[in-house]
Amino acid sequence: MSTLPADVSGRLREACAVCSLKELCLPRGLNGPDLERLDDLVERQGPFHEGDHLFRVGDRFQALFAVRAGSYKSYTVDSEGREHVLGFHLPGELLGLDAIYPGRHLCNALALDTATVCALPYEQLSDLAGRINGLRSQIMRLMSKDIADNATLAGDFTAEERLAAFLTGLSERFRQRGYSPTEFQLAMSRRDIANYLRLATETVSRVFARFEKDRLITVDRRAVHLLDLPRLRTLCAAMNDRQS
Amino acid sequence: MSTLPADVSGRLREACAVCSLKELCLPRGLNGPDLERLDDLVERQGPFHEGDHLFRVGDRFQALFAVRAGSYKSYTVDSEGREHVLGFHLPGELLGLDAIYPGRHLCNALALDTATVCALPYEQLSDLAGRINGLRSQIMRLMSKDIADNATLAGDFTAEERLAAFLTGLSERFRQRGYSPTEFQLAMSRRDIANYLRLATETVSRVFARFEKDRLITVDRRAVHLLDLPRLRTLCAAMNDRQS
DNA sequence: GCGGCGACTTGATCCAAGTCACTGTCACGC
DNA sequence: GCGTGACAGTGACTTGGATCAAGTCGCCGC
Repeated sequence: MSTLPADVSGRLREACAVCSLKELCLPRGLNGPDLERLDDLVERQGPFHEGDHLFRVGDRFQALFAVRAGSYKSYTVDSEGREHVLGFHLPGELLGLDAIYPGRHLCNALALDTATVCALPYEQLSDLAGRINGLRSQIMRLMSKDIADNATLAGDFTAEERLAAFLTGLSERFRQRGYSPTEFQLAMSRRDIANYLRLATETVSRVFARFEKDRLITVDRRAVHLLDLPRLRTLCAAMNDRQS
Repeated sequence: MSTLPADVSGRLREACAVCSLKELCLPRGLNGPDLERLDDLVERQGPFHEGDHLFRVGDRFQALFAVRAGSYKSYTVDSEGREHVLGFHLPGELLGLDAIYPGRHLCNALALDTATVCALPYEQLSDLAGRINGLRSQIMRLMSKDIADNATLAGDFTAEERLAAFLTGLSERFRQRGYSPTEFQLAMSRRDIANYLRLATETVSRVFARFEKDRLITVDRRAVHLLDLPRLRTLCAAMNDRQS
Protein backbone atom coordinates (compact mmCIF):
# COMPACT_ATOMS: atom_id res chain seq x y z
CA MET A 1 0.00 0.00 0.00
CA SER A 2 1.50 3.27 -1.11
CA THR A 3 1.93 6.39 0.97
CA LEU A 4 1.20 9.95 -0.04
CA PRO A 5 3.39 13.06 0.07
CA ALA A 6 3.01 15.02 3.30
CA ASP A 7 1.92 18.27 1.73
CA VAL A 8 -1.50 18.88 0.25
CA SER A 9 -0.32 20.60 -2.89
CA GLY A 10 -1.93 19.50 -6.11
CA ARG A 11 -5.55 19.80 -5.04
CA LEU A 12 -6.58 18.31 -8.36
CA ARG A 13 -4.41 15.25 -8.01
CA GLU A 14 -6.15 14.49 -4.75
CA ALA A 15 -9.72 15.17 -5.84
CA CYS A 16 -12.32 12.42 -5.55
CA ALA A 17 -12.77 12.66 -9.31
CA VAL A 18 -9.32 11.23 -9.94
CA CYS A 19 -9.03 9.04 -6.88
CA SER A 20 -8.38 5.41 -7.70
CA LEU A 21 -10.76 4.37 -4.94
CA LYS A 22 -13.68 6.25 -6.42
CA GLU A 23 -15.65 3.14 -7.28
CA LEU A 24 -15.28 1.54 -3.87
CA CYS A 25 -15.74 4.63 -1.76
CA LEU A 26 -18.46 7.24 -1.36
CA PRO A 27 -18.15 8.84 -4.82
CA ARG A 28 -19.34 5.65 -6.50
CA GLY A 29 -21.93 6.51 -9.12
CA LEU A 30 -21.60 10.27 -8.69
CA ASN A 31 -20.71 12.53 -11.58
CA GLY A 32 -19.72 16.12 -12.37
CA PRO A 33 -21.38 18.62 -10.03
CA ASP A 34 -22.42 16.10 -7.38
CA LEU A 35 -18.88 14.82 -7.16
CA GLU A 36 -17.60 18.36 -6.75
CA ARG A 37 -19.99 19.03 -3.90
CA LEU A 38 -18.79 15.90 -2.13
CA ASP A 39 -15.23 16.90 -2.85
CA ASP A 40 -15.81 20.27 -1.22
CA LEU A 41 -16.58 18.83 2.17
CA VAL A 42 -13.80 16.24 2.21
CA GLU A 43 -10.87 17.16 4.44
CA ARG A 44 -7.75 15.23 3.54
CA GLN A 45 -5.73 14.40 6.65
CA GLY A 46 -2.38 12.83 7.34
CA PRO A 47 0.00 11.28 6.78
CA PHE A 48 -0.28 9.50 10.11
CA HIS A 49 2.30 7.01 11.30
CA GLU A 50 2.23 3.49 12.57
CA GLY A 51 0.70 3.51 16.03
CA ASP A 52 -1.09 6.87 15.65
CA HIS A 53 -4.70 6.95 16.72
CA LEU A 54 -7.26 8.42 14.34
CA PHE A 55 -9.86 8.44 17.11
CA ARG A 56 -10.37 6.82 20.47
CA VAL A 57 -13.29 5.41 22.43
CA GLY A 58 -15.36 8.23 23.86
CA ASP A 59 -14.24 10.88 21.39
CA ARG A 60 -17.11 12.98 20.17
CA PHE A 61 -18.28 11.76 16.78
CA GLN A 62 -17.88 14.53 14.23
CA ALA A 63 -16.82 12.89 11.01
CA LEU A 64 -16.65 9.61 9.20
CA PHE A 65 -13.25 8.71 7.81
CA ALA A 66 -12.47 7.06 4.51
CA VAL A 67 -9.09 5.39 4.43
CA ARG A 68 -7.07 6.83 1.56
CA ALA A 69 -3.75 5.05 1.95
CA GLY A 70 -2.29 2.62 4.45
CA SER A 71 -4.41 0.56 6.78
CA TYR A 72 -6.09 0.80 10.14
CA LYS A 73 -7.24 -1.57 12.79
CA SER A 74 -10.25 -0.80 14.96
CA TYR A 75 -10.39 -2.26 18.45
CA THR A 76 -11.84 -1.93 21.91
CA VAL A 77 -10.42 -2.64 25.35
CA ASP A 78 -12.80 -4.37 27.76
CA SER A 79 -13.17 -3.83 31.48
CA GLU A 80 -10.54 -6.47 32.18
CA GLY A 81 -8.04 -4.77 29.93
CA ARG A 82 -8.31 -7.31 27.12
CA GLU A 83 -8.07 -5.91 23.63
CA HIS A 84 -10.63 -6.92 21.00
CA VAL A 85 -9.74 -6.25 17.37
CA LEU A 86 -12.92 -5.44 15.48
CA GLY A 87 -11.57 -5.11 11.99
CA PHE A 88 -8.89 -4.07 9.56
CA HIS A 89 -9.59 -1.24 7.17
CA LEU A 90 -8.09 -0.81 3.74
CA PRO A 91 -8.18 2.18 1.41
CA GLY A 92 -11.70 3.05 0.30
CA GLU A 93 -13.33 1.71 3.47
CA LEU A 94 -15.19 3.84 6.00
CA LEU A 95 -14.30 4.17 9.66
CA GLY A 96 -16.59 5.38 12.43
CA LEU A 97 -19.95 4.09 11.24
CA ASP A 98 -20.72 2.60 14.64
CA ALA A 99 -20.39 6.04 16.26
CA ILE A 100 -23.36 7.60 14.49
CA TYR A 101 -25.93 6.14 16.85
CA PRO A 102 -24.43 7.15 20.18
CA GLY A 103 -22.66 10.28 18.88
CA ARG A 104 -19.40 9.04 20.41
CA HIS A 105 -16.78 6.67 19.13
CA LEU A 106 -17.22 3.14 20.47
CA CYS A 107 -13.86 1.88 19.35
CA ASN A 108 -10.29 3.02 18.74
CA ALA A 109 -8.79 3.33 15.29
CA LEU A 110 -5.04 2.89 15.00
CA ALA A 111 -2.81 3.22 11.94
CA LEU A 112 -0.95 -0.02 11.15
CA ASP A 113 1.42 1.75 8.80
CA THR A 114 1.79 5.19 7.25
CA ALA A 115 -1.74 6.21 6.42
CA THR A 116 -3.86 9.06 5.14
CA VAL A 117 -7.60 9.54 5.39
CA CYS A 118 -10.40 11.69 4.07
CA ALA A 119 -12.50 13.14 6.89
CA LEU A 120 -16.18 13.56 6.07
CA PRO A 121 -17.86 15.93 8.55
CA TYR A 122 -21.02 14.05 9.40
CA GLU A 123 -23.53 16.90 9.57
CA GLN A 124 -22.52 18.19 6.17
CA LEU A 125 -22.33 14.70 4.70
CA SER A 126 -25.83 13.93 5.93
CA ASP A 127 -27.16 17.18 4.42
CA LEU A 128 -25.54 16.37 1.13
CA ALA A 129 -26.89 12.83 1.26
CA GLY A 130 -30.32 14.40 1.56
CA ARG A 131 -29.80 16.24 -1.69
CA ILE A 132 -27.93 13.63 -3.72
CA ASN A 133 -29.75 10.31 -4.12
CA GLY A 134 -26.67 8.50 -5.36
CA LEU A 135 -24.63 9.53 -2.35
CA ARG A 136 -27.36 8.53 0.07
CA SER A 137 -27.71 5.13 -1.48
CA GLN A 138 -23.96 4.56 -1.48
CA ILE A 139 -23.74 5.41 2.23
CA MET A 140 -26.60 3.00 2.92
CA ARG A 141 -24.92 0.34 0.80
CA LEU A 142 -21.65 0.67 2.66
CA MET A 143 -23.38 0.53 6.04
CA SER A 144 -25.44 -2.45 4.91
CA LYS A 145 -22.25 -4.22 3.84
CA ASP A 146 -20.73 -3.62 7.26
CA ILE A 147 -23.78 -5.19 8.90
CA ALA A 148 -23.62 -8.25 6.66
CA ASP A 149 -19.85 -8.69 7.06
CA ASN A 150 -19.95 -8.57 10.83
CA ALA A 151 -22.71 -11.13 10.91
CA THR A 152 -20.61 -13.64 8.96
CA LEU A 153 -17.69 -13.32 11.32
CA ALA A 154 -19.72 -14.26 14.37
CA GLY A 155 -20.17 -17.97 13.65
CA ASP A 156 -18.66 -20.96 15.48
CA PHE A 157 -15.98 -21.88 13.01
CA THR A 158 -12.73 -23.78 13.33
CA ALA A 159 -9.33 -22.11 13.38
CA GLU A 160 -8.73 -23.33 9.82
CA GLU A 161 -12.02 -21.97 8.49
CA ARG A 162 -11.36 -18.63 10.17
CA LEU A 163 -7.87 -18.18 8.81
CA ALA A 164 -8.85 -19.36 5.34
CA ALA A 165 -11.73 -16.87 5.32
CA PHE A 166 -9.39 -14.14 6.55
CA LEU A 167 -6.87 -14.78 3.77
CA THR A 168 -9.41 -15.13 0.96
CA GLY A 169 -11.22 -12.03 2.24
CA LEU A 170 -8.00 -10.00 2.16
CA SER A 171 -7.19 -11.42 -1.25
CA GLU A 172 -10.50 -10.25 -2.65
CA ARG A 173 -10.10 -6.79 -1.12
CA PHE A 174 -6.60 -6.41 -2.56
CA ARG A 175 -7.90 -7.54 -5.95
CA GLN A 176 -10.64 -4.88 -5.88
CA ARG A 177 -7.99 -2.28 -5.15
CA GLY A 178 -5.84 -3.29 -8.09
CA TYR A 179 -3.23 -5.25 -6.13
CA SER A 180 -2.30 -8.88 -6.57
CA PRO A 181 -4.88 -11.19 -5.02
CA THR A 182 -2.29 -13.89 -4.42
CA GLU A 183 0.77 -12.06 -3.16
CA PHE A 184 0.59 -9.39 -0.51
CA GLN A 185 2.07 -8.04 2.67
CA LEU A 186 0.08 -8.33 5.88
CA ALA A 187 -0.13 -4.97 7.60
CA MET A 188 -0.95 -6.54 10.95
CA SER A 189 0.92 -8.73 13.42
CA ARG A 190 0.08 -12.36 14.22
CA ARG A 191 -1.21 -11.12 17.53
CA ASP A 192 -3.71 -8.81 15.81
CA ILE A 193 -4.83 -11.52 13.39
CA ALA A 194 -5.30 -13.95 16.28
CA ASN A 195 -7.22 -11.42 18.30
CA TYR A 196 -9.42 -10.52 15.35
CA LEU A 197 -10.19 -14.18 14.61
CA ARG A 198 -10.62 -14.96 18.32
CA LEU A 199 -7.74 -17.41 18.38
CA ALA A 200 -4.45 -17.58 20.27
CA THR A 201 -1.39 -16.32 18.39
CA GLU A 202 0.06 -19.81 18.75
CA THR A 203 -2.94 -21.24 16.93
CA VAL A 204 -2.50 -18.77 14.09
CA SER A 205 1.15 -19.82 13.78
CA ARG A 206 0.21 -23.49 13.72
CA VAL A 207 -2.52 -23.04 11.11
CA PHE A 208 -0.18 -20.98 8.93
CA ALA A 209 2.33 -23.83 9.23
CA ARG A 210 -0.34 -26.43 8.36
CA PHE A 211 -1.45 -24.39 5.33
CA GLU A 212 2.18 -24.24 4.18
CA LYS A 213 2.64 -27.97 4.65
CA ASP A 214 -0.52 -28.56 2.60
CA ARG A 215 0.85 -26.33 -0.18
CA LEU A 216 -2.03 -23.87 0.18
CA ILE A 217 0.19 -20.89 0.87
CA THR A 218 3.72 -19.81 1.57
CA VAL A 219 4.42 -17.32 4.33
CA ASP A 220 7.59 -15.49 5.20
CA ARG A 221 6.96 -13.21 8.14
CA ARG A 222 4.33 -10.82 6.78
CA ALA A 223 4.69 -11.73 3.13
CA VAL A 224 1.93 -14.08 2.07
CA HIS A 225 1.59 -15.99 -1.19
CA LEU A 226 -1.67 -17.80 -1.80
CA LEU A 227 -0.85 -20.88 -3.89
CA ASP A 228 -4.27 -22.49 -4.07
CA LEU A 229 -7.03 -19.93 -3.78
CA PRO A 230 -9.77 -22.35 -4.89
CA ARG A 231 -8.91 -24.84 -2.16
CA LEU A 232 -8.68 -22.06 0.43
CA ARG A 233 -12.15 -20.99 -0.64
CA THR A 234 -13.46 -24.52 -0.19
CA LEU A 235 -12.01 -24.61 3.29
CA CYS A 236 -14.08 -21.64 4.39
CA ALA A 237 -17.10 -22.29 2.19
CA ALA A 238 -19.30 -22.71 5.24
CA MET A 239 -18.46 -19.21 6.40
CA ASN A 240 -19.59 -17.55 3.22
CA ASP A 241 -21.93 -19.82 1.30
CA ARG A 242 -25.45 -19.02 2.21
CA GLN A 243 -28.47 -20.75 0.87
CA SER A 244 -32.20 -20.81 1.62
CA MET B 1 -45.61 -9.81 23.38
CA SER B 2 -49.15 -8.93 22.35
CA THR B 3 -50.80 -9.86 19.08
CA LEU B 4 -52.97 -7.64 16.93
CA PRO B 5 -56.46 -8.22 15.56
CA ALA B 6 -56.43 -9.84 12.16
CA ASP B 7 -58.28 -7.12 10.32
CA VAL B 8 -56.79 -3.80 9.39
CA SER B 9 -59.78 -1.69 10.34
CA GLY B 10 -59.11 1.43 12.37
CA ARG B 11 -56.44 3.02 10.17
CA LEU B 12 -56.00 5.68 12.83
CA ARG B 13 -55.39 3.22 15.62
CA GLU B 14 -52.54 1.78 13.60
CA ALA B 15 -50.95 5.01 12.47
CA CYS B 16 -47.30 5.67 13.34
CA ALA B 17 -48.47 8.73 15.28
CA VAL B 18 -50.14 6.60 17.92
CA CYS B 19 -47.86 3.56 17.74
CA SER B 20 -46.31 2.71 21.07
CA LEU B 21 -43.04 1.93 19.30
CA LYS B 22 -42.75 5.39 17.79
CA GLU B 23 -39.73 6.38 19.85
CA LEU B 24 -37.75 3.22 19.07
CA CYS B 25 -38.69 2.88 15.44
CA LEU B 26 -38.32 5.06 12.36
CA PRO B 27 -40.78 7.82 13.40
CA ARG B 28 -38.53 8.87 16.26
CA GLY B 29 -38.21 12.65 16.30
CA LEU B 30 -40.69 13.20 13.46
CA ASN B 31 -43.76 15.37 13.88
CA GLY B 32 -47.02 16.31 12.12
CA PRO B 33 -46.63 16.43 8.35
CA ASP B 34 -43.37 14.44 8.20
CA LEU B 35 -44.89 11.67 10.25
CA GLU B 36 -47.88 11.56 7.92
CA ARG B 37 -45.67 11.25 4.89
CA LEU B 38 -43.86 8.30 6.49
CA ASP B 39 -47.20 6.85 7.47
CA ASP B 40 -48.38 7.02 3.87
CA LEU B 41 -45.73 4.66 2.61
CA VAL B 42 -45.98 2.11 5.43
CA GLU B 43 -47.80 -1.07 4.48
CA ARG B 44 -49.03 -2.98 7.50
CA GLN B 45 -48.76 -6.73 6.95
CA GLY B 46 -49.83 -9.80 8.88
CA PRO B 47 -50.65 -11.36 11.15
CA PHE B 48 -48.16 -14.08 10.35
CA HIS B 49 -47.92 -17.27 12.32
CA GLU B 50 -45.17 -19.16 14.06
CA GLY B 51 -42.90 -20.66 11.42
CA ASP B 52 -43.95 -18.30 8.62
CA HIS B 53 -41.15 -16.73 6.62
CA LEU B 54 -41.18 -12.99 6.09
CA PHE B 55 -38.44 -13.34 3.51
CA ARG B 56 -35.86 -15.88 2.47
CA VAL B 57 -32.27 -15.83 1.27
CA GLY B 58 -32.14 -14.73 -2.35
CA ASP B 59 -35.47 -12.91 -2.36
CA ARG B 60 -35.27 -9.62 -4.16
CA PHE B 61 -34.89 -6.78 -1.68
CA GLN B 62 -37.84 -4.42 -2.01
CA ALA B 63 -38.68 -3.26 1.48
CA LEU B 64 -37.33 -3.00 4.98
CA PHE B 65 -39.59 -4.42 7.67
CA ALA B 66 -40.25 -3.00 11.10
CA VAL B 67 -41.53 -5.57 13.56
CA ARG B 68 -44.84 -4.38 14.96
CA ALA B 69 -45.85 -7.29 17.19
CA GLY B 70 -44.42 -10.70 17.95
CA SER B 71 -40.82 -11.62 17.26
CA TYR B 72 -38.62 -12.90 14.49
CA LYS B 73 -35.39 -14.74 14.19
CA SER B 74 -33.05 -14.17 11.28
CA TYR B 75 -30.79 -17.01 10.19
CA THR B 76 -28.77 -18.47 7.36
CA VAL B 77 -28.06 -22.04 6.33
CA ASP B 78 -24.49 -22.77 5.29
CA SER B 79 -23.27 -25.06 2.54
CA GLU B 80 -23.14 -27.97 4.96
CA GLY B 81 -26.74 -27.48 5.97
CA ARG B 82 -25.93 -26.01 9.37
CA GLU B 83 -28.21 -23.24 10.54
CA HIS B 84 -26.75 -20.01 11.92
CA VAL B 85 -29.06 -17.79 13.94
CA LEU B 86 -28.07 -14.17 13.36
CA GLY B 87 -30.45 -12.42 15.69
CA PHE B 88 -33.82 -12.09 17.34
CA HIS B 89 -35.98 -9.12 16.49
CA LEU B 90 -38.52 -7.49 18.77
CA PRO B 91 -41.18 -4.89 18.00
CA GLY B 92 -39.71 -1.61 16.79
CA GLU B 93 -36.63 -3.24 15.26
CA LEU B 94 -35.79 -3.26 11.57
CA LEU B 95 -35.31 -6.37 9.44
CA GLY B 96 -33.56 -6.56 6.10
CA LEU B 97 -30.84 -3.93 6.54
CA ASP B 98 -28.16 -6.31 5.30
CA ALA B 99 -30.01 -6.71 1.98
CA ILE B 100 -29.58 -3.09 0.85
CA TYR B 101 -26.06 -3.58 -0.42
CA PRO B 102 -26.55 -6.63 -2.61
CA GLY B 103 -30.21 -5.94 -3.42
CA ARG B 104 -31.11 -9.47 -2.29
CA HIS B 105 -31.85 -10.88 1.10
CA LEU B 106 -28.83 -12.56 2.68
CA CYS B 107 -30.73 -14.28 5.45
CA ASN B 108 -34.10 -15.77 6.24
CA ALA B 109 -36.57 -14.16 8.62
CA LEU B 110 -38.96 -16.47 10.45
CA ALA B 111 -41.77 -15.59 12.85
CA LEU B 112 -41.26 -17.12 16.30
CA ASP B 113 -44.84 -16.43 17.29
CA THR B 114 -47.84 -14.58 15.89
CA ALA B 115 -46.37 -11.44 14.38
CA THR B 116 -47.19 -8.36 12.35
CA VAL B 117 -44.84 -6.03 10.53
CA CYS B 118 -44.77 -2.68 8.78
CA ALA B 119 -43.26 -2.97 5.31
CA LEU B 120 -41.29 0.08 4.18
CA PRO B 121 -40.76 0.04 0.41
CA TYR B 122 -37.10 0.91 0.11
CA GLU B 123 -37.13 3.20 -2.91
CA GLN B 124 -39.84 5.36 -1.44
CA LEU B 125 -38.28 5.30 2.00
CA SER B 126 -34.95 6.41 0.57
CA ASP B 127 -36.63 9.25 -1.33
CA LEU B 128 -38.40 10.38 1.80
CA ALA B 129 -35.17 10.12 3.77
CA GLY B 130 -33.70 12.53 1.25
CA ARG B 131 -36.35 15.08 2.07
CA ILE B 132 -36.70 14.61 5.83
CA ASN B 133 -33.50 15.09 7.80
CA GLY B 134 -34.90 13.50 10.93
CA LEU B 135 -35.89 10.34 9.10
CA ARG B 136 -32.53 10.06 7.40
CA SER B 137 -30.67 10.43 10.66
CA GLN B 138 -32.88 7.88 12.40
CA ILE B 139 -32.26 5.32 9.65
CA MET B 140 -28.53 5.95 9.94
CA ARG B 141 -28.73 5.66 13.72
CA LEU B 142 -30.54 2.34 13.53
CA MET B 143 -28.05 0.97 11.00
CA SER B 144 -25.17 2.24 13.07
CA LYS B 145 -26.59 0.47 16.12
CA ASP B 146 -26.80 -2.78 14.19
CA ILE B 147 -23.14 -2.47 13.23
CA ALA B 148 -22.10 -1.83 16.81
CA ASP B 149 -24.26 -4.65 18.24
CA ASN B 150 -22.92 -7.25 15.86
CA ALA B 151 -19.38 -6.25 16.68
CA THR B 152 -19.92 -6.87 20.39
CA LEU B 153 -21.29 -10.34 19.81
CA ALA B 154 -18.24 -11.53 17.92
CA GLY B 155 -15.84 -11.77 20.87
CA ASP B 156 -14.31 -14.88 22.46
CA PHE B 157 -16.43 -15.10 25.53
CA THR B 158 -17.33 -17.93 27.87
CA ALA B 159 -20.70 -19.66 27.85
CA GLU B 160 -21.60 -17.83 31.08
CA GLU B 161 -20.69 -14.40 29.69
CA ARG B 162 -22.66 -15.09 26.55
CA LEU B 163 -25.81 -16.21 28.28
CA ALA B 164 -25.64 -13.42 30.85
CA ALA B 165 -25.26 -10.89 28.04
CA PHE B 166 -28.14 -12.48 26.18
CA LEU B 167 -30.45 -12.28 29.19
CA THR B 168 -29.50 -8.73 30.22
CA GLY B 169 -29.78 -7.62 26.61
CA LEU B 170 -33.28 -9.03 26.31
CA SER B 171 -34.15 -7.51 29.68
CA GLU B 172 -33.13 -4.07 28.48
CA ARG B 173 -35.03 -4.42 25.24
CA PHE B 174 -38.19 -5.51 27.07
CA ARG B 175 -37.82 -2.57 29.45
CA GLN B 176 -37.57 -0.12 26.54
CA ARG B 177 -40.81 -1.58 25.19
CA GLY B 178 -42.68 -1.13 28.43
CA TYR B 179 -42.52 -4.75 29.58
CA SER B 180 -41.02 -6.08 32.78
CA PRO B 181 -37.21 -6.19 32.59
CA THR B 182 -37.08 -9.06 35.10
CA GLU B 183 -39.90 -11.41 34.12
CA PHE B 184 -40.52 -12.41 30.54
CA GLN B 185 -41.22 -15.27 28.19
CA LEU B 186 -38.54 -16.37 25.78
CA ALA B 187 -39.93 -16.51 22.26
CA MET B 188 -37.18 -18.88 21.11
CA SER B 189 -36.18 -22.45 21.88
CA ARG B 190 -33.02 -23.52 23.70
CA ARG B 191 -31.75 -24.72 20.36
CA ASP B 192 -32.11 -21.23 18.85
CA ILE B 193 -30.50 -19.55 21.85
CA ALA B 194 -27.61 -22.00 21.70
CA ASN B 195 -27.17 -21.53 18.00
CA TYR B 196 -27.28 -17.74 18.33
CA LEU B 197 -24.70 -17.76 21.13
CA ARG B 198 -22.57 -20.38 19.31
CA LEU B 199 -22.97 -22.95 22.07
CA ALA B 200 -24.41 -26.45 22.25
CA THR B 201 -27.99 -26.66 23.54
CA GLU B 202 -26.65 -28.84 26.37
CA THR B 203 -24.33 -26.04 27.40
CA VAL B 204 -27.21 -23.57 27.47
CA SER B 205 -29.14 -25.98 29.68
CA ARG B 206 -26.21 -26.38 32.03
CA VAL B 207 -25.56 -22.65 32.31
CA PHE B 208 -29.25 -21.99 32.96
CA ALA B 209 -29.03 -24.60 35.73
CA ARG B 210 -25.87 -23.01 37.15
CA PHE B 211 -27.48 -19.57 37.12
CA GLU B 212 -30.47 -20.98 38.98
CA LYS B 213 -28.24 -22.67 41.56
CA ASP B 214 -26.44 -19.35 42.07
CA ARG B 215 -29.81 -17.62 42.61
CA LEU B 216 -29.25 -15.35 39.61
CA ILE B 217 -32.43 -16.41 37.83
CA THR B 218 -35.29 -18.85 37.90
CA VAL B 219 -36.35 -20.57 34.68
CA ASP B 220 -39.36 -22.71 33.97
CA ARG B 221 -39.31 -23.77 30.36
CA ARG B 222 -39.54 -20.45 28.53
CA ALA B 223 -40.53 -18.31 31.50
CA VAL B 224 -37.52 -16.46 32.84
CA HIS B 225 -37.25 -14.45 36.04
CA LEU B 226 -34.09 -12.44 36.56
CA LEU B 227 -33.44 -12.33 40.31
CA ASP B 228 -30.14 -10.47 40.36
CA LEU B 229 -29.77 -8.22 37.36
CA PRO B 230 -26.75 -6.33 38.78
CA ARG B 231 -24.81 -9.54 39.25
CA LEU B 232 -25.79 -10.77 35.78
CA ARG B 233 -24.50 -7.48 34.42
CA THR B 234 -21.19 -7.97 36.22
CA LEU B 235 -20.88 -11.42 34.70
CA CYS B 236 -20.96 -10.04 31.20
CA ALA B 237 -19.28 -6.71 31.90
CA ALA B 238 -16.42 -7.62 29.59
CA MET B 239 -18.81 -8.03 26.69
CA ASN B 240 -20.27 -4.56 26.98
CA ASP B 241 -17.92 -2.33 28.93
CA ARG B 242 -15.70 -0.51 26.60
CA GLN B 243 -13.02 1.90 27.60
CA SER B 244 -10.12 3.69 25.94
C1' DG C 1 29.53 -7.67 15.86
C1' DC C 2 27.25 -7.95 20.15
C1' DG C 3 23.42 -7.58 23.24
C1' DG C 4 18.79 -7.10 23.93
C1' DC C 5 14.05 -7.02 22.72
C1' DG C 6 9.87 -7.96 20.34
C1' DA C 7 7.72 -11.00 17.05
C1' DC C 8 7.11 -15.46 15.90
C1' DT C 9 7.33 -20.64 16.24
C1' DT C 10 7.15 -25.13 18.48
C1' DG C 11 6.12 -28.55 21.93
C1' DA C 12 3.72 -30.26 26.27
C1' DT C 13 -0.17 -29.99 29.02
C1' DC C 14 -4.83 -28.47 30.38
C1' DC C 15 -9.64 -27.29 30.26
C1' DA C 16 -14.17 -25.42 28.53
C1' DA C 17 -17.35 -26.77 25.78
C1' DG C 18 -18.79 -30.17 22.33
C1' DT C 19 -20.59 -34.81 21.43
C1' DC C 20 -23.05 -38.91 22.52
C1' DA C 21 -26.34 -41.45 24.97
C1' DC C 22 -29.96 -41.62 27.83
C1' DT C 23 -33.91 -39.83 30.69
C1' DG C 24 -37.61 -36.73 31.82
C1' DT C 25 -41.57 -33.68 30.50
C1' DC C 26 -45.03 -31.59 28.15
C1' DA C 27 -48.56 -31.24 24.26
C1' DC C 28 -51.35 -33.06 20.96
C1' DG C 29 -53.98 -36.61 18.36
C1' DC C 30 -56.49 -40.67 18.47
C1' DG D 1 -55.97 -42.97 28.99
C1' DC D 2 -51.74 -43.94 25.75
C1' DG D 3 -48.61 -43.37 22.07
C1' DT D 4 -45.65 -40.15 19.54
C1' DG D 5 -42.56 -36.63 18.95
C1' DA D 6 -40.37 -32.26 20.03
C1' DC D 7 -37.94 -30.11 23.54
C1' DA D 8 -35.16 -29.98 27.67
C1' DG D 9 -31.88 -31.67 31.24
C1' DT D 10 -27.88 -34.70 32.90
C1' DG D 11 -23.77 -37.64 33.06
C1' DA D 12 -19.56 -39.68 30.77
C1' DC D 13 -16.17 -38.88 27.46
C1' DT D 14 -13.66 -36.50 23.85
C1' DT D 15 -11.35 -32.76 21.70
C1' DG D 16 -9.84 -28.26 19.60
C1' DG D 17 -7.69 -24.70 20.87
C1' DA D 18 -5.86 -22.09 25.05
C1' DT D 19 -2.18 -21.76 28.12
C1' DC D 20 2.40 -22.34 29.68
C1' DA D 21 7.16 -22.68 28.67
C1' DA D 22 11.08 -22.81 25.93
C1' DG D 23 13.18 -21.87 22.08
C1' DT D 24 14.50 -19.17 17.30
C1' DC D 25 14.71 -15.37 14.25
C1' DG D 26 15.40 -10.70 12.69
C1' DC D 27 16.33 -6.05 13.68
C1' DC D 28 17.98 -1.88 15.90
C1' DG D 29 21.21 0.76 18.74
C1' DC D 30 25.63 1.26 20.24
